[in-house]
Order: sequence, then C-alpha cells, then structure tokens
Amino acid sequence: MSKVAKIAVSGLPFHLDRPYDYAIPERLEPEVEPGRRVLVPFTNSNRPREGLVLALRDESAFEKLKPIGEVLDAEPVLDERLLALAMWMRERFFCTVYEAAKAMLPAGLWYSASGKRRVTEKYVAFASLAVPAEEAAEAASRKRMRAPQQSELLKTLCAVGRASVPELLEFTGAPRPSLNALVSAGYVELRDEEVFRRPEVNVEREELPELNESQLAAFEGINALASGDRPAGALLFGVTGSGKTTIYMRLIAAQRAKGRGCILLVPEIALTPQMLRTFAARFGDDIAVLHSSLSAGERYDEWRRIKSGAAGVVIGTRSAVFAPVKDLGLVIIDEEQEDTYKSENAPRYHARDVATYRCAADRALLLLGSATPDVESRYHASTGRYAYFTLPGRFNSRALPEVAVVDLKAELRRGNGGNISSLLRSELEGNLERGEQSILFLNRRGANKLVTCVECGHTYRCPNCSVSLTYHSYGRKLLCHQCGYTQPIDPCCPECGGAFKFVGAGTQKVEEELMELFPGIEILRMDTDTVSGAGGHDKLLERFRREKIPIMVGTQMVTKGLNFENVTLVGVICADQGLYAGDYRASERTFSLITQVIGRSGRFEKPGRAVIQTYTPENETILLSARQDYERFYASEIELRRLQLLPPFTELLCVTVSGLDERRVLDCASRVRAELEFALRGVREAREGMRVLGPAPLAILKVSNNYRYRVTLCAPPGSGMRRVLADTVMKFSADKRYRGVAVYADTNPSD
DNA sequence: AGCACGCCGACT
DNA sequence: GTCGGCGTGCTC
Repeated sequence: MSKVAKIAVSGLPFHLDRPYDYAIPERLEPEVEPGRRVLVPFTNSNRPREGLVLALRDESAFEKLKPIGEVLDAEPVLDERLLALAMWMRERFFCTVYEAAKAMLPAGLWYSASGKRRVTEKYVAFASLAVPAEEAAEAASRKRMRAPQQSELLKTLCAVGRASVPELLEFTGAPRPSLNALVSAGYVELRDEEVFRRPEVNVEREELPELNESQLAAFEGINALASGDRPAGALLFGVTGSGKTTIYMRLIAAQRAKGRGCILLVPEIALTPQMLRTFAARFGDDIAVLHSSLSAGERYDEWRRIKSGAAGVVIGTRSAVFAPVKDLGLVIIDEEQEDTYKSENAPRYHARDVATYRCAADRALLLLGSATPDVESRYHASTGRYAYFTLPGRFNSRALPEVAVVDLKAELRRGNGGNISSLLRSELEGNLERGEQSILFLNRRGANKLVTCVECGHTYRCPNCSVSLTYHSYGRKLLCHQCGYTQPIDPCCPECGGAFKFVGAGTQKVEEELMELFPGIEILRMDTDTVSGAGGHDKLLERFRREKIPIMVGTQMVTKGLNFENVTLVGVICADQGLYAGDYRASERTFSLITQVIGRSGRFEKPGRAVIQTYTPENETILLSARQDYERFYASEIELRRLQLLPPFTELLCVTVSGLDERRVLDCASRVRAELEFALRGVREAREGMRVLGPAPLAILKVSNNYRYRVTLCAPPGSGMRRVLADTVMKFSADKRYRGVAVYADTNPSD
C-alpha cells in the first residue's frame, strides 16, 4: 500500500518547483492517484494550495510529511502520457510542472479568479415510455377526449420513442403538468441525461473531395509515412489554393479508418471559419473544436468528448496540441510559420515542439503545412529530418496574380504624400468600373496617428510604457497599444498651446483617404476595433461577400484564409512595416505576410493583380515576395542565418529580467551576463557560435511600468546549454539581493 | 513567489 | 495602548 504521493504544487516560482512528498490519509487512499488534483497545505500558510498527483510511493526521504487535505477530481484529468509531457515541458520551456498542466486543461476545470464556481456538467431530462408501445397507444386514444394534451404526448413518444423534455413540450405544445400526470400514472418515465454543449455548426454532410494528380501523390507519400513503423515529420509546401486542406482531410480520414485520433492546429480559429465548416461537413460529430472564443462550458464539454473518445478529430488553436486524443496518429500544423503557435507567457511553449514530443511518444506523424514555411522547418526538410512534399501551382492551375512594386519615395517626389499611389489609384478605379472587389492591407491598428505639436514638437507618451500614444479619431482619444491606457486629447498642445499635426497612417486614415478619392463608394474597414464592435469577423466578411462592397481595408486579419471569388486586386499600403524591426525573423515574417496578401487575389476565374507599395523597392525580401519566389527567398535567408550564426544553426537561449527599478534590472541583467559567460568558459569545447549578447532592452523597454532587459546565449542546438540557462534562472530568482526583479528563461522568443 | 511572524512608528 | 509598515525566513 502506498502511503506517499509525489505532488506538483501550484503557485511556485521556477526555482522551488520539484515534486513534494505528502502523506495519504487512510480515508483518501482509494481516491489519490496520478493525474488527479488535490488540495495540500504548503509552508505556514493557512490557505491550502492546489496540487497535482504525479506518482505514488511507499516511502519518503522526508521525516515529517503533511497530509493531503482533499481530492478535487473524481477521476484523473491527465493520463500518464500528458503527465510525462508536463514534466518534459518543465525542462524544455523553463516553466513549473503545474503551469504546464494548467495549459493542458480547459479553464472550466478551475475555480475562476473572480471566485465563480467551476463549470459543471449539464443535464437535461429525457422522457420515454414506461409501458409497452401498444399499451401507450391504447391509453392515448382513450385519453383523446378527456385529456387531449396527454394523448398528444403519448402519441409523440410512441412515434419517436424518447425525447428531451424541453423539445417534447415544444413540439406537442403540451404544458408540463400534463407530462407530470403521465409520469405519476406510470406511462412515462423521466431520466436526467448529460448533454454536451457544442458550438453550433450548420452544414450539410458532404463526401470527401477528389484529389488531383499532384495532390494524390503528396497524399500517398505522406500517408505512407504515417503508416510506417517510426513516422517522423513531414513538411508540405503548397501555395494558397493548391489544395493542402483537401490533403489534410484525406489524411485524417485515413487515420480515423484505423481508429487513430488526429489534431489539426490552425493559427487562429476566427480566421478559418470556412475550413471549420468544410471539416464539419465531412466529419460531423467526430470533430471537436477548441479555441478561446468558446464559452467555458463549451470548451469543457468539447474536452470531455475528446477524452472519452466520442470525438476523434480535434481542430483548434495553439493549446489544442494538448488535447487528450485517444491513440494519437497524426498532428497537422497548418501555416506552421505563424507566431501564434508560440506562447508569450508561461508556459512559454511552441506548439510545434510539443507536437514533436507527442508524436514521438505516440508513434504518430507530424505534418507541417505552409505556403511560406518557417526557415527553420524548410532547413530541416533539406537535411532530411522532415520528409518534404510540394504541391505545384494553384488548384485548377489558376495563374498567380500579376504583381507591381511601387516606389513610395518617387511618389513623394512627384508630390503625392498620401497612402494611395497613382498606380494603386488607377487599379482601384479599374476595379470599380468592372464591379470587381479590392482588398487593401495595412499592418497597423486604428488611425494609429502619432500626435505632435507643430510648434514645440511635443508628443504624448504612455505613462506606463515606453511607447507613444496613438490617436483614434473614433472617440477622439489617445490609446496605448501596449497596456491599453487611454486619455482624451487636448484641444491644443498642453506644453505651448500650439496646434497638433497627425502623422503616420492607419486603417482609419487610409479609409478616410479612400473616401476622398472615391466619393460615394462604400468601404469596409476591418481591424480589431470594427471586428469587436460590429458583431465580429465572420459577419463583416459575410457582408463583404454578399453586398459586394467594392473596397475592404484591413490589418493582419485580411491576409489569412479569405476566399472571395470577386476579389481581383490587393494592395499592400506599406510593405516596410515591420521589415526593419530589428529581430532576426523580420524578413521571414514580411515575406510570409506579403505572400499571403497576394494570395487573396484572383482565386477563381478572373485573373488577379497586386500592388506592393514600399519606400525600399530594392529590398530583396520585397522583390522576392512580389515574385512569389519562396525558394529563392529561403536560399538567401538560410545563407544569412548560417553566416550570422542564427537559428537553425544556433538556439537563442534568453534570460529576461524585468522590474520597476531600471537600475536594479540592468544590474541584475549584467550579472546574468557575467554568469553565462563564466558558464561558457567552463564548456570544454566552446564550439563556434557560442556567445553571450546583451543586456539589451526589449523592443518595447517598459510595459506597465516594468523595465525589461534581455541577455541572450547563442549556442548550437542540443549543446546542453539549456541546463545552464535553467540553473542561472534558479540562482538569480532565489537570490535575495535581486528581490523586486523577475527573471525568466525562454528560447527563440518572438518579441 | 506568497505568506506568516515579528519588531518599531503615528493614530482613533 | 494597537494598527500596520515591510524586513526575514520557509516551503514535503
């Protein structure tokens, strides 16, 4: 009989996270098992903490063990595989085991922070006949005159056998007492049955679509890997519209035929309603959907449908990679280069890494799909670590759009200081004449105008963050895009009384310019502001399609997954946005973004055009993305990475230090640097590429009054330097001299 | 990181 | 007198 439980305790800093031993009181002995959550006393605190049972033991090296207070779950919420994953994540992502476990479970399993009750199962009463059908039919006709409602209820139940009480009453129009009377008389019995709350999807069932020749070849190649003894990973390259989704469906169907479960990850579910409908049409209730805009109850129920095996195909965002799918056979990550797969807070995991672990553990296949693969993934495909499959061209061999690059500097010299170049303007005019639609893309939110005083140059700064406030003409207010701080704008400069000038363009500004250029033409603006206001993303897109609104202006969100027959022109207002951001993935992101925007144009019969506006028309990334030449871009980018010793040739192991007092933060960061350099000297073969960088301020130094500095250790992948990083973080976060500063580790961060 | 204990200053 | 400032120590 085991008497001791190893427990991961909640709310601990990284340096204190280890399995703690607790005594199992006799009354709880049958309930305590790995994967269940418990309440345990910790330190001298009166409040018990949540813990997760990791393992059971007969004895402990500790003398006095405290007893487990309470068991929270009626059955394990994590199986041994996911428990092992949580412990692996601690080493890999420098998080606590409990943080990792928490990321795996639906939020509804917790008592929410506001003190609300945890989500509970939903039950609905079902009515069925308690007597043989002939007897019920006989009773129904007998009651026809004296109790017509009861008669109606009985007839209906004879016909359908069983029905939920609300539906039965609705259908027959009978009142509840009539049903109660039948129950008392013994004709009908009621039983509470659990129902699963499901997000509504209204689609007709459809057959799987046919594959063309190249799709079939890719499908067969990938499927052969999935059936192999030790499937590894595969990368599927295909431009937008080449049919990747169809291949995903075929692969999933093949796995389901073998009874194995599948996970399909998408960057953002709100951007892929069409894909969701397509899958629902083919797989129906075998699909479970996991993403943030579900209600807590829906998410909880979808999670339980997966756990019980009622659903075998999961579609979801980042955290769906933890779905408790039975007998996992395939994980697909669509548009795998997207940043949304990397978590920005603890646990700072990358869904691709987690998927790689799970696939190895379960002998499942990992498939990465993209039109612009992550440079690292493409590299792994070139070394053979991933099998590489390509889909040539667009479906039905539609031509790719004709792309023009416009030099905004030349435009400026000719006296056009606006956001719409003369070429883009005439292309828009052409589209208006033909009744075709256009999409303009801008990588900025709101009016995003910087406000400066013409007299003294005063600008508004956020009091909490090191960024300028942005002017939003809607509501005439100033907003911080980092922390959300807002304040009204003064009528004139508060410093000198001078007039304001608004510089920089945002979606609102472009919208205004377009209204001036094309009076009377309807324009649809799509950004976080209009999407949260006007009933959401889906509705706006539906309007764009149905009402054939001539021009749509939008941010990031107009680049992904849209599929409109009548769109024949796309414009990138300023391709330089983000290109000179300074981090090593800026080129890669810009290439991907421009490529995706271009892909929105001319997807059907009519040929498409694209106009890319830029201040640096000679930039190679912009030229190659305009030519849609991924392979050339990859070839030049990977050489750059090789020369600069950047990923995938090294791993960036980062220690970030933050706190309210900048001097203390910098002091701590400098000591972190010294510590890492010391550790590097201890490595016998300090191989080429190992170096320490920083402390450097993050792109945005101050957020919510916290200053952030980062020290980066560049090391070859698998160098064992992860351990050094973990030790450093533990050492510094435990050191009392650095109280008031927070220290955490992360790899290849994207901010 | 929390949290409790403990040892000194200005308040109904 | 005592409420509460935050320095210090501890975590099975």
